[in-house]
Order: sequence, then structure tokens, then C-alpha cells
Amino acid sequence: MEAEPRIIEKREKASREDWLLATLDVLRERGIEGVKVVAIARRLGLTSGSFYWHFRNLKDLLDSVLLFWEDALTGHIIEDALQFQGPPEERIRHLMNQVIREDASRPDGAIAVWAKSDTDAAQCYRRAMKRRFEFSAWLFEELDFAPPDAEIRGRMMVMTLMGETTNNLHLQEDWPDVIDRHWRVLVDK
Amino acid sequence: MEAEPRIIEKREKASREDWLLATLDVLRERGIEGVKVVAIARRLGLTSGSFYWHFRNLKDLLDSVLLFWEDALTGHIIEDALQFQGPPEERIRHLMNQVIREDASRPDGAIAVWAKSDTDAAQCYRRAMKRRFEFSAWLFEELDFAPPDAEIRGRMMVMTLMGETTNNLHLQEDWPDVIDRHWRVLVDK
DNA sequence: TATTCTCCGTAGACATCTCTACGGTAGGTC
DNA sequence: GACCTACCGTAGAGATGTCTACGGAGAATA
Repeated sequence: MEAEPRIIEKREKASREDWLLATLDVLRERGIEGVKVVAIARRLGLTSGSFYWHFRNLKDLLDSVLLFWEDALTGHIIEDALQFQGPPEERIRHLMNQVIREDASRPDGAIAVWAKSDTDAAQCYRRAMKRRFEFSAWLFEELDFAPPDAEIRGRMMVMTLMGETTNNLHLQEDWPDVIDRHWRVLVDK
Repeated sequence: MEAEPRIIEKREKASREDWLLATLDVLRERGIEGVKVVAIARRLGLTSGSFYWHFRNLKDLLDSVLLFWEDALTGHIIEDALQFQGPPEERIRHLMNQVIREDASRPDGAIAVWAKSDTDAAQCYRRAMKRRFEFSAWLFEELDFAPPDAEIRGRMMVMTLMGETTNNLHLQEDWPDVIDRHWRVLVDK
């Protein structure tokens, strides 16, 4: 049984970014094949006529979505962690909590599936994952784990967070506790 | 740029199970919204006329896919681990390798996305995850981890494997080494 | 040989989706 | 007040998808 496609919002003028954010929602909930102009328009309370004012076509939108995901949604987690003031293990915990806190808007799972049948998405996905792995390894090196160990612990943190995101951990009321216990295993020497 | 939808196989009579397996492939590669009668038929070298002999409609097929995934693809990993003869930590390693070895046919990521917009898929997904968590916790209890610790390590193993599956680890030539290093962190006291 | 069962193709009604063409409206500008 | 810009709706062509109706082929059976 399919869930209802969400209430239509009040009719207002939408910017290109409004369309982009609405697309991220649809992408997260229905997957790439569910990203249809009419579906996004319905969510915004608009019609396809508006869409084609902001975007050349559907591919134009999808390209923008990929770039936005890679730059903003991956990058700002890293920048946030870099600006964190405190001991290395607390920075890791901060990052893990940050990811889950944003879970509701992360389309990572849908993009991973998308990458299985689209070469552009696959390239973007690989770049983003490489960046995550390298940064995560660095985080654990700062904790004085030797490079090979830091690398696998960083990778395991990324995978655990992706798994929990896919799993909708943020809907579980005790998610901070779950994250805390993941964290303890990862930073334990 | 979308990848080509795969070469059509030789025309032959197909069983209900053939349709089911082909559907799993499409589901894994394109997501639930990409599961279309014509798309699966094209993959089998058949037409929709054949489909409606085996299934009442598309929902009939999707229900079967969910059951098959939950029973066969989740259950047989567990049964395989239960029959494993050897020390507890080797059983865990065996299971982890088994999951990645079957990566190419696992639609877990697509089903997780599916579960975000479909209540039937969500129920099935939750049942399967519960079963995985409980079994994985038991695996680590057998390794003499205290229940709360065994629980989080089991959960982390499931999440790591789901992440690596989503990430197509099996396409990486050094995947046994990656799994081995994950394993070492998880079973380390 | 005649019949039956199993499986499949084709044609077509109907729905949904992409994209173009074009007309309309509201707010700011000269 | 006339004009312009930004944004949106509608109508419709063409593609794609679901599902029904029906007819046909091949293997098994009588």
C-alpha cells in the first residue's frame, strides 16, 4: 500500500532552489525513478509550466541535484566537523550526531541506488564517498590510530552512518543512545 | 547518462520464479519505481502478455518480491551461519563474507528506499531488520560479549554490511581484505 | 489424431509523464 | 499609465506504462 504523496503546500512563487529542495524530498522517499516533474510540482502546489521556467528539462534538474548533494550535503558536514573545537573523539561524536540529526533530509540511500544505473550519478557518488572515507580516516588518525586502523574505522563509521540513515534511525526516539554506543565501539582502543 | 537496460536474453518459457528473479535485478538497479512490467519483460525477452499469466497484476508481483526477500534472502544467510561449524568469531567472519559474496543480487538498498513510501514494504523491512539485529546480537553473545555490547556490535555489523552492499563493495577486487579488517574491529575486545 | 493445458504475442483502451507553445498576472520601473 | 520582468497555468502532442481480451503455438495427454 503506497503512502499518500504528501499534502500540497500553499501556492506561492517558487525559486529554483525551492524546486531543488522539493526534489530532494521526492528523491529520498521514492527513489530516482519517482522523481517526476508532475510529482514535484504537486508537492509545491504548482504545475509543470513553472518547472520549465526554472529548468531546461528533467536532466537539468537531476544534474543540479547531484551537485547540490555532493557539495552542500557532504561538504557542510565536513566543514562543520573541521570547525569543531574540542578533543578528537568528541569531534567524531559530534559528526555522527550531526549526520543523524539531518537524517530526515538525506537522500544518500536513493542516490546509492541511482548510482547503480546511471554513470553520472555513479561518478558523483564515488567522489563523495572517497571524500568521506579520506576525511573519516583523518579523524581517526587524529585520535592516534595508526593509518591502516584509522582507515578501516573511518570507513566503518561512514558505513554505519549510511546504514542507520537508510534505516531511518532518526525516527527512533533513543537515537542519541544508539549513536553513542556506536561511537564507543569505534573510538575504543 | 543512463546505463543501457541490459541485453535481452534468449526467448524461452519463463516460470513465475524467473519473473521474480528478474524483478529483483530491476529492483536492485532502478529502485521500486523502476519496476515496470514492460521493463522486466524486456529483460526476459518476453512481453506483458506473459506477465499477466503468472501474476494478477503488478502489486501481486511486488508482494511476492517482498516475501521472497524476507524469507529467502534474509533467512538463508542466517541458516547458513547456524550450520557453520567452527569458533564463534569465525562464524561471524563467514557470515560477513557470505553477505558480500551475494552482493550482486541483494536489493537491500532499494527495499530500504521503497520502505520510506510504502507501508507494506516498511513492515516487511522492519521485520527483516529486527531478525538481523537479534541474530547478530546472539552471534556476539556467543563470543562472550555482554548483552548490551553484543547488541551494538551486532547492529554495527549489520549496518556496515548494508552500507558496503549499497556501496557495491563486491566490485572492489580487494573486498575480502576490507571485510577482514571490518571483522577485526568488530570482534576485538 | 484429437484434445487439453500451458504459456505467450498482439491490439487496444486508458492513464501518466515529458516537453512545447502560448497566454495571463502581479509587482516593480520609467 | 504604459511597460517590463518574473513566474505560472493550460492545452496538447507524443512517449511510455498498466491491464484486458483474445487468439495462437507447442507439449503433453487421451
